[in-house]
Amino acid sequence: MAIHIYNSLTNKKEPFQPIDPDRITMYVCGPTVYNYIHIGNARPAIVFDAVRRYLSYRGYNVYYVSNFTDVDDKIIKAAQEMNEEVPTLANRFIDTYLEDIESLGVEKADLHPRATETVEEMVEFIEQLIAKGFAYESNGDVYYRTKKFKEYGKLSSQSVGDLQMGARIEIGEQKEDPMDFTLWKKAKENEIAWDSPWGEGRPGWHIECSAMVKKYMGDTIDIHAGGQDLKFPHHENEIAQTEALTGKPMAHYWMHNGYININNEKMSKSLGNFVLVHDMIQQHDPEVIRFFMMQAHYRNPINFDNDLLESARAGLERLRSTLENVKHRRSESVNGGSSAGQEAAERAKARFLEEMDDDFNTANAISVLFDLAREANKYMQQPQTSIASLDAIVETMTDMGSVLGVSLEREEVMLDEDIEKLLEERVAARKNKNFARADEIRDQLENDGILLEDTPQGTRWKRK
RNA sequence: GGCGGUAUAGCCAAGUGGUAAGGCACGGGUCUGCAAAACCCUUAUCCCCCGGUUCGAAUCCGGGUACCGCCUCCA
Repeated sequence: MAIHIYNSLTNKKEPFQPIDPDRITMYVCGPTVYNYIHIGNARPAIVFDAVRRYLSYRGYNVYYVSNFTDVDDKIIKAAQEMNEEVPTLANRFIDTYLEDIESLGVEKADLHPRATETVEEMVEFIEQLIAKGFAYESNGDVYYRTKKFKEYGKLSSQSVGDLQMGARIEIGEQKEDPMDFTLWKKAKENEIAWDSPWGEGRPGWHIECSAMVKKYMGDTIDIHAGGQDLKFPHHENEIAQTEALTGKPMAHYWMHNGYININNEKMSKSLGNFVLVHDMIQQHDPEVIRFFMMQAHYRNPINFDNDLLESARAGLERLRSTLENVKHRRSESVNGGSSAGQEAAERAKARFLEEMDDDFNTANAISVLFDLAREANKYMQQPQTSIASLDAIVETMTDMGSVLGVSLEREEVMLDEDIEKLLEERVAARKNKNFARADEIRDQLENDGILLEDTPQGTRWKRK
């Protein structure tokens, strides 16, 4: 089966047909950098990172671009409040953004263009829109003439007439129509600004993505992705700008991830009910956070709370523990022998591909991982295990984990000498059937956060 | 008001026509010196409600209810 992607433009799952099979172009709308990101902001970074990893795993060469909006009203406001220059503030939060998503297992994009590096292209873009009659200057501002673009609203399946009810004209704006949106914004005094044919000013939010995609990726790209809340107006406006200019579709597939809720309400900066990634990773293993997200389908909303994370942690722990046991068992295994483990691994891999091909169903992909873990554990109850089978299981589990961006390896932790000694003492005590002492040591180690497991292959330990 | 989404076990969550995945938690059992881990069994005669189509529906159609989101900055 070919990869199928749910396309927000058509509201259907469609077979994925790349423009150039040797180079997939994928653009994900990045953050406006004026603050630390919250976990909701991290969701698109994570889920589309998984999409990217899967496409690569399937043999595609993916050119992945994600922008930074490093100038806009919110940044200017934040910079004023903190008595900082706009670029200084933006740079600072670009750095923290990159750190935060890296900790969540997100690989860097091939390119992270910044709006302020693309102003020249934006100005040209706007000039051409004016020349084509899709934009007009008004008192130093430039607006997009929404009514002129006949397909306006096709992404969010809204008609211009319906949208009009909610549209507003801000004080000081002189739009022909309330639905028109800003392409170029005249600078106020002492504001960061660039020269343009319409005087000093700065670009509107929507034009940057259109200009950057065109500059770095071309007129039409394969996949354009972002959060659900960008569908309207942001992506709708991008389509209007780009397609009015080029006459070609901006992207073949539009993907939108669902929200993260807190107590069933959308997490957002304006509601104030957000959890910063920066804070969250102090309390939770970032891999657990990612694993938790991967257990839901990317288009569905997910609720966030500590109990749910704890449940995800327990599940991930089970997978890690299985993998570690399989590896450990290798030293006591034989060449040849039963290939049951190998067969289980092959079946799992086939199912994994099937699930991921179906619009990146990571929730089902993880269930495959759990099924394989069960089969692996069962297999290991056999008195004799084959090296080839164990290796196949390890490789398959590790690969599937890395496509999801979740490492199933347990961190290597060194034990200090005292603990080593206690372990040795306990082995001796058990040999001599001095179980009282053995249990005493076990309890003591548990207090130090070390859990012991006595297996037929010897005593094992792990961190709590 | 317009547009869109969601409703599946105690909790989380897949599943779009063929008779309910997976995880967490709970209970019983096996294994163990005892544990832990693991495995086995059990846990939704049923998928928000009411009609309809069909040999057959959680899945399709009609109607209703509830919750959420977008229509204004927002991942």
